[in-house]
Amino acid sequence: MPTAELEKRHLHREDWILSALDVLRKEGISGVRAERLARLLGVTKGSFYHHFKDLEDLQQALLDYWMNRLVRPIKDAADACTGGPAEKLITVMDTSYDRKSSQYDFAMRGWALWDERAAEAVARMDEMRLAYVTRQFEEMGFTGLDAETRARLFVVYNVTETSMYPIEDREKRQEIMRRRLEILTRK
Amino acid sequence: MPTAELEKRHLHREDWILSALDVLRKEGISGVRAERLARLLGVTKGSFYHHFKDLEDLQQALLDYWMNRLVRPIKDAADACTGGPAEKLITVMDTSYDRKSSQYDFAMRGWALWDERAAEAVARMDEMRLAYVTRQFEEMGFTGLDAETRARLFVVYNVTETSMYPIEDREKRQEIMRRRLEILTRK
DNA sequence: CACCCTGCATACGGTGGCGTATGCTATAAT
DNA sequence: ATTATAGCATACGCCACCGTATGCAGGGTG
Repeated sequence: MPTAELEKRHLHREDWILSALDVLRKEGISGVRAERLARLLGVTKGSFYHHFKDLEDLQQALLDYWMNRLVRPIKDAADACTGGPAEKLITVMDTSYDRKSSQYDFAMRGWALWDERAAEAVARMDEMRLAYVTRQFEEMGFTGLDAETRARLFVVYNVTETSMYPIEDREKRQEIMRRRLEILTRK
Repeated sequence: MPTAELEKRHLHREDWILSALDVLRKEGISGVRAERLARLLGVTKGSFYHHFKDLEDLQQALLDYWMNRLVRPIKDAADACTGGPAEKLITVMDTSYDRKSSQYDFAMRGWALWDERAAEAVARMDEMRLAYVTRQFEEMGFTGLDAETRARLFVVYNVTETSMYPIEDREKRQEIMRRRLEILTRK
């Protein structure tokens, strides 16, 4: 087997999930179909139905992967940060952008428009993010509705940033990021 | 014809567009199909192809309607407002919410993930909104990147508000709205 | 070496949507 | 009254996709 290193011999569930996530990010959930993914992976759909019971099975796997492997790690990375609340929020902004987090978010929200399971997953992640960010603002001395309002502004921006206003220039992006936090933490 | 007042005798292009917009808002563009809309309107698709050349024809009509009848009027309403920049921004927030503006926005963005024409329409509206809001902040004394950053935060929130954090309680919503503007206009 | 299980191919019937062609009907115009 | 037109129905061929059934090759294990 001379090409053993070059060509992937076998696919596993995760290969399908990753491929599906990419399609989801670029085209929305309507592009995530069994035969479509099979074409992209260079196999036939017989393989798909070997790894997944049906489309719903894949979709649930997508939601789980998004929640546990894409959204939660952002919070975990912030928690692992040794600095104070401001540094944690900067970490959130940084990791969100790098992971194209908002592109997944938009696709998930579009999906959640008509799918109950997706809507619940999105709602859970939104709650988690809002609660976490609100806590950071509270630790900075803001209270009640004031902290919550600042947190909303912060979260909403991260969730939409890449999709709405993708800023190529890294310098300008960092500059805007710092100003953003500065504006939101002004007493 | 005794039921002349009760049952709609004939449909026109706009009836189809309005129905399509409703489906778009609730389910995304993937639900906007000829036969689907025909069922909703109680006719067959023969009617659809009488009013529209094809699906692309309807989609372009949707984009035009969204831009000219749903997005621009928000800016126009703000411009018609007699107050200063702050009052104009409050008007923007109010009308955005009432018109479920962000629900259309999310659907459009999901569509724009894979459709060039939708992407261009969304980009044009985003540019318009950002430029308009930035100008209001500039009139309030903010300059350059500072005004732009505040404008971004403002616009992003309005675009996602209804979909991400729909607040039923009108009192709390108004309260958050005022706080939001207050935070964003703090020197 | 025989066996089994994994990964995938092939083939099938069914559904739903697209766009076209054609025909019917009621109203409006002349 | 005749004709035209707007609005809609019906029927057709085509394609993409779903989910199932079944077969087959090859590496791993006994």
